[in-house]
Amino acid sequence: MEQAAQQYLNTFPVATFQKLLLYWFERNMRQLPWRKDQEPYKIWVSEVMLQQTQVDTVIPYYERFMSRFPTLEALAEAEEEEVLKYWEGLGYYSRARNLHQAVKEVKERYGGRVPDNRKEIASLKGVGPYTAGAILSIAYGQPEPAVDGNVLRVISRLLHIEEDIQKAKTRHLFEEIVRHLIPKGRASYFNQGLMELGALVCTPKSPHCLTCPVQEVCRAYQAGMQDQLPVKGKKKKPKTVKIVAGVLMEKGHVLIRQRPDNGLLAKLYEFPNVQWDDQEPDETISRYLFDMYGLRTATVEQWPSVQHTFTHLIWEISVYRLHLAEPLDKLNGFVFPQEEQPFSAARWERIEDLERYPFPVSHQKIKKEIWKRL
DNA sequence: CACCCGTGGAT
DNA sequence: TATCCAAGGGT
Repeated sequence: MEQAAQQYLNTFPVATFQKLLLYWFERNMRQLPWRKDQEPYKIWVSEVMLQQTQVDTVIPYYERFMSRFPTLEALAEAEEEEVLKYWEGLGYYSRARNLHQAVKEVKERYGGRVPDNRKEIASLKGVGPYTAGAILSIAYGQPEPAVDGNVLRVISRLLHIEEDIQKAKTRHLFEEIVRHLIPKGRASYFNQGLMELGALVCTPKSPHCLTCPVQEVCRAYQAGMQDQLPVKGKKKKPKTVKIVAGVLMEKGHVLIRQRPDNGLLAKLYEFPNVQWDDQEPDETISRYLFDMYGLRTATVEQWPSVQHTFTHLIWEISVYRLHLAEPLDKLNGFVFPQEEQPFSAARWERIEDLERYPFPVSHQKIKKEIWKRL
């Protein structure tokens, strides 16, 4: 790997590239909320939020999150459910749970100080090779590579590398290359500059080569190959799953439940639902509620269906407003599932209090239908 | 290594 | 409309 990295850098004008990139970044860097200082906790939170998520999407979430959890200690002392509430809508919710767990570990094991070496910081939940490098270089100024999707694209064009950037081995190659590119004492700005260039200039489609600050040293541009790079495999199409959800409303209360601890949308709340296939959806949800919770229900009306697309999955959710066939005395308690079920107890919650719970976007859409009908 | 894990913006 | 894909990590 070391040899391969050297091969690509042989005859490459490293010093010129460093100078051009740093010069450009210092004059074109965006003013972002997490660039006001270099506090490791703030850099950490921003980097986790930015995983697979665009800057413009992150900014309002970051502001709200930092105003509620301004310090590492504040986050460590919070309840997980509240952390999830502040993450509601951002997606990839394991990021929030892992960050919360990791922050608690830093508080206990490291006295609240974020580790400044790759071994310890990379051992934290949710901190992989990229995030470790980002924190080490941006917060601590260490000459560590931080190779994200931008860097893979920029470097593949800059050095005309035709390796498939989706392969793990390629990421290792690029990390070695970046190690040799980092200017002494400038790791923070250099790494951020690489990413900023990828975000603003060296974009995935139709890169802005004519105004690119490193055009004169870019091998892809010299070869007219910028539109063919980076080389990347194709994605699979998401599969459609038919879901039926039941909105069980009685006397200002609605039945909700928490999803299992692991897997899709873990620990978020939802309206009772189940996959359907052969049977009619309204019959399916009615039978499911009886089998699962012993509740006898009747369909009141069908509400607008909800479609929600994940990266690898499409939910087509049929929604039914239901009534209890046998009214219950108290609606403030829990409804326990039959044994051997991954779900915790469902609960009757007051409609006004639904806002206290973190819902995935798919079920927020259903929640909005409830508001409309009050 | 392959697959899973969300959501919204851009083209 | 369809597809890509964005400051990735866990298993």
